[in-house]
Amino acid sequence: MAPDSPVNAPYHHGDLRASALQMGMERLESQEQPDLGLRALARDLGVSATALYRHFPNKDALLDALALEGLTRLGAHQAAAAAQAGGGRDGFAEVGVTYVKWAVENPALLRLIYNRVGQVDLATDDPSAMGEAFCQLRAGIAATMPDEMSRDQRAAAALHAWSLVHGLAMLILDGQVAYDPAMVRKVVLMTDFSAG
Amino acid sequence: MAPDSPVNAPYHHGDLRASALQMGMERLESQEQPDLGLRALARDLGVSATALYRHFPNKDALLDALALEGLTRLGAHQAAAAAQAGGGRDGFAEVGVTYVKWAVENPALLRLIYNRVGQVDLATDDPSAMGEAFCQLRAGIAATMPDEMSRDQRAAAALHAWSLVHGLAMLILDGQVAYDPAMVRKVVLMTDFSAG
DNA sequence: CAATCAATGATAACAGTGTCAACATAACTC
DNA sequence: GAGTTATGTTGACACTGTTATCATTGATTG
Repeated sequence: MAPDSPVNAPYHHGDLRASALQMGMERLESQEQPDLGLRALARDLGVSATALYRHFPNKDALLDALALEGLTRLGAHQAAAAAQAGGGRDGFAEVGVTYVKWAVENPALLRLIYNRVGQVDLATDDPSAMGEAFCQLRAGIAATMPDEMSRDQRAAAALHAWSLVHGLAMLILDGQVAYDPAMVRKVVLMTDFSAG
Repeated sequence: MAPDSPVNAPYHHGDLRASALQMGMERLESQEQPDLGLRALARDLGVSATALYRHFPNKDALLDALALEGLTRLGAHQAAAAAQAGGGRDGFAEVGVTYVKWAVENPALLRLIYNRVGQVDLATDDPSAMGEAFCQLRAGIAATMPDEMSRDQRAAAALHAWSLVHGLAMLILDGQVAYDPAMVRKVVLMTDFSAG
């Protein structure tokens, strides 16, 4: 009974890597500026300051793992939204509103995702994980584009859509504009894919 | 001659505040991830580690001053672009392309600007400086909007434009998409302000 | 089952940071 | 010239990421 109580805590944690990632994810979900320091995490996990180095080569690796998990969630969220929403302008607007809403509900996680992906060193880091996850997100965005487009037009339209919702999300997260779903929808609908 | 040579350096620096800001700005301009630590700056300025505390209450104050300077430059840059570019869709596209180009040429500075403005505590910090600078940027953006719009439409259109170029700039800075001026123009031109 | 070995954790230490208190020096003012 | 203010220095504290070394556990193997 109580095999991991403070008095007779086992020397080995069980699954420290998973616990650290879970705690980090909980902080990313519940705090706007979460403290993801290795020492702080280890302390709150009841483990020594350097124990996490058995599971992550350095702090950036931990952050990358968290960012990858967040990106996977975002991609799944967007894929589900794209599948549920119908085609046409309304469907596209729905998917865009979904992106901004997710960003508002997960501000620290979205920031971490984009901060991390920008500085992956393709030489040392594993380019497949993060890269593939982003490709999936891009594919989800491109899936909502109208069919009657050339490939160049589709690429430009997808980039337009991504830039629009991402920029709007960032402005909201940075406090430049208040979050208003109706406003978001209005702004997203100002896109004209027939122009090109 | 040579009153501030290393051998007989004066006890007082002259204008340490301005020198620190200048060095910080030089790093923001020349490096993608500049080291703006107080100790590092002081060291390279040939001054003790805590000397900067006579000119800034803390590190955030230094960063805020740099961000404000950057925002002022960006605002002036955009205002000039808006004044030079003609009206209509082409003029609007030109201003948008200008924003993205400035971001690509000043990545660290743009990041600092938006990172800092998001966490100004309106209770303690001076809300007028940064806030006014951003209002000017917004005004510059709104100035390129067509005239035949209602006020709500203008607000939505300005937000759309800002989100679009800012998001596109961020995606480029984060390495998600390569910088291509022609592509930027194409993407910006996909906006239809007559929809509403 | 016992001995070895790899995986995991703990301790101590180093370099670096932001920040404060106490002290020193220069510049300015009356 | 004396006193006050502004500015710079030293020393310290509490952090942080990181590494090297040592300790303990669980697994593997003879």
